Amino acid sequence: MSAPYNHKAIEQKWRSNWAKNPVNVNDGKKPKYYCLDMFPYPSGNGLHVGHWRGYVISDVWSRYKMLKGHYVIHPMGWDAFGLPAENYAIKMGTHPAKSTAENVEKFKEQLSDIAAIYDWDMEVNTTDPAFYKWTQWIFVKMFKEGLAYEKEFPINWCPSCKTGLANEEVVNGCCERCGAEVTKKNLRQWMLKITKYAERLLNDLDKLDWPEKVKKMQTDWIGKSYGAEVDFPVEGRDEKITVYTTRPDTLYGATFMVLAPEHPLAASLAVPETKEAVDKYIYDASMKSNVDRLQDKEKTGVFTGSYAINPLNQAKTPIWLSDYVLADYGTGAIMCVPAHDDRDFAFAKKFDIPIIQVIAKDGKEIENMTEAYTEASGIMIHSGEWDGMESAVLKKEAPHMIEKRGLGKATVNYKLRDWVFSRQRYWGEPIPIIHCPKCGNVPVPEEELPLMLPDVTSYEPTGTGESPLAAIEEWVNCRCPVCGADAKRETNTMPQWAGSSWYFLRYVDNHNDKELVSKEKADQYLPVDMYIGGVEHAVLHLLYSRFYTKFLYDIGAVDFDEPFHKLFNQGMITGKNGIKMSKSKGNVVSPDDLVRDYGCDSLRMYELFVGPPELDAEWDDRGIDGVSRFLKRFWKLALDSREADVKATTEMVKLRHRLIYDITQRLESFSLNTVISGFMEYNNKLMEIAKKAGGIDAETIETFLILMAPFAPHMAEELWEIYGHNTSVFENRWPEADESAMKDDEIEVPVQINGKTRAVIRIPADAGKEEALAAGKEAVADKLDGSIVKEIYVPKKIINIVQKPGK
RNA sequence: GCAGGAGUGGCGGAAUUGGCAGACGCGCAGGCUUCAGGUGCCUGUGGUCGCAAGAUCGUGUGGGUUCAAGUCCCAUCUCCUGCACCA
Repeated sequence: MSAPYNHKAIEQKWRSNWAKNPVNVNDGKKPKYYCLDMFPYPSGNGLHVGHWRGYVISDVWSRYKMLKGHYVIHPMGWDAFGLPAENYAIKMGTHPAKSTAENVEKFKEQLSDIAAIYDWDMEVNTTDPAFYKWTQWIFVKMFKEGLAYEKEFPINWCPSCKTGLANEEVVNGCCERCGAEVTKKNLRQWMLKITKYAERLLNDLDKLDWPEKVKKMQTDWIGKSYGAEVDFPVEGRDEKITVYTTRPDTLYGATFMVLAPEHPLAASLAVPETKEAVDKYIYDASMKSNVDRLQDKEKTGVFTGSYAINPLNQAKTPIWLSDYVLADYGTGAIMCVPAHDDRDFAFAKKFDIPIIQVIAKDGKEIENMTEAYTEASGIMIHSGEWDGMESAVLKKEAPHMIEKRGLGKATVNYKLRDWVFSRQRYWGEPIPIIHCPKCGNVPVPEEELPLMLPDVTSYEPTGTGESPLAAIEEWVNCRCPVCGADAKRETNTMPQWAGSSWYFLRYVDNHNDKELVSKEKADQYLPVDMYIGGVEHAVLHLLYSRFYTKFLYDIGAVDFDEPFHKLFNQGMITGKNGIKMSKSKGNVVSPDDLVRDYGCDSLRMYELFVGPPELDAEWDDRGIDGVSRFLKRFWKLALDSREADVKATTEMVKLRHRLIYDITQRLESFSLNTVISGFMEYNNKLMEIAKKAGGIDAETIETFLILMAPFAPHMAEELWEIYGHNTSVFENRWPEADESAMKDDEIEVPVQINGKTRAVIRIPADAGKEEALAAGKEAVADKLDGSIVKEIYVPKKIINIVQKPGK
């Protein structure tokens, strides 16, 4: 009788063995592989089974790479600054520094249950002054390069979080964090000129082995478009209005013009008769929240009373104001071609503005137009000298023609906006800038960094647009590092993204107080080969990190310009009916009980077995029994086989190599759920053989152990030891399948008649067509009627005999 | 509205990319072990007809290509995700 599998004792034993003798060591000869997890914000709620999934995937991948002969960099750290940490501290009535430290401890404890090969010597914490020194250093560098600048303008403001937000943090007009409706607030802000990198951020996506979905999201977010800026002189005035259009080919069809209510000329275009209505419209628009503005699909607008002159045909074009034109995109003014744009069409219909078709659809002019014809395909009509041209061609050429004639210029536009970088909150990196009345904005000298976040007792947000730091006079008042005059510190802090935009660079050199990361370490270990995490950061963290890396590349701090070579997004683990796990829903499943009852190895495997790693999966506790049973059966098979000590049969050897082949293939294609089912399948087959043979040969069992080691490391180590080895199972190399050993002499081939399987025959694997068909026909002889039309043999796959139907 | 993804047993899911649909697991049913519960082991498990052998239908829906379609093509419905007045 073999000893039952005692997960508790075995897992404890190996946990302490690994602590003494780590399995992932850098001997300086092995090639590196950097496998990174998105580091967590250490929340007070602890880990749930959803967190586990990503960490298990990355650990399995890391251990696999280890067995493939790599030194694996697999670090972990804490994204501990930011709103959630601060809000949590406020709720608990404690200081965020204290609650964060406690939460980190709690998280680390729970994380240890996963038994990942994290190298804790590399640990980083964004709130550690030795870390944020470099977060601030990057900001100073950006300031010196002119990429960080101050600006006052109406920004997105979350009234609940009491802070300004970046565009990326506003989702459907609501705060990404708390869901509150975002309003506008006029505030002095620090901005990062991410738009300067728009083109590179867009182009370099091609270099990345990332999910298409994420690339697409970033492409859309950057939102590049080609078009022209065209100048429309205002009638009777010495001013002109510049519009941006992607369809300069339709210029002859412009029957009106619309300005955003926030356009600088908007109010001044009113004439005495329209002044009241125009002012009211501008005022009303300024009062509308983002959400209202988004939801009101019904067009509103007001005629200013002024006209602009179409520079091409000198047509008098009425100027309107409407909030469907956005002030901060393009020039904040558009020419309107109702015949060829849906929105302009709706507006023209509502306000009874003429519609002029300038592109013939299917060679014809449309009578009684009911919707805009928006495709750039067809011959130009009513377009003066452009008549007869192909619209698609003209669309490309028109910007240059307009530029040549001095009527405007060809331009490129992006949806991407500069990054609103300051937050009016306490728990973040202080922005290292000093406001000097004489010298203006002066960065804190690099040798004085880090600029410490002052320790205070009261840090709650003021809600006024001022940071809580503004109230700390002894901190705010300082001297200008340039001229020595009395000066004041910047009191805003950085957003949570500041630290997470570069943390992955710091792991490999986390104690360096001279550089962000040394050249040697960077060359040796960076960049990241595989990055694993949820898809929710597609246009936030992942875009910001790329921007930061490119900047650091430009100033020579690193010599690569993309941080993450390969990206994998794991799906979310949800509760029943796909509902997101959350404390308030009460559907959070903690891994703690499962680890206690089933063991770490079982839970690791079940996390993968729940479904394809890239898809969301509903958690069902009961499923873990299947994995647990499998592990117990394998355990028993291994122990019984050890005792029986049987010689390998060709059948066992064949299965051994097929196992290697199948598992490796599935692993390489990241089909981790089928890797687990593969283990189960082969275990079932081996048990069947062992029933007859008394056991399985040692080499096959040991091969199984090595393959399973990344998934169930504790059991693999224990059995490896039981099999008489005094080294770790991870000192092995990943086995390779010998395809010649996998082959069958005889194969099973289904025989179909008219596509329906009527028999299955066994034939020699190397049987020729004649031989196979003869055997096939013999097997279904009683069902053949002599009217054979066609005979098909796909080698090793199938036989299909086609006969006339009806008999 | 636009873009992307997905629809397969009671459930999670598999299918070497055009070649026996439902691997693997959960659940369920019957049996063995047990004083009993649990565990463990064995058998069965898409629908319909049949004691059975077997037949027949079957991958959201409708059509098509093919000797052969979950897989390819056309149309259509539903769900999820992202973007959304970006001129």
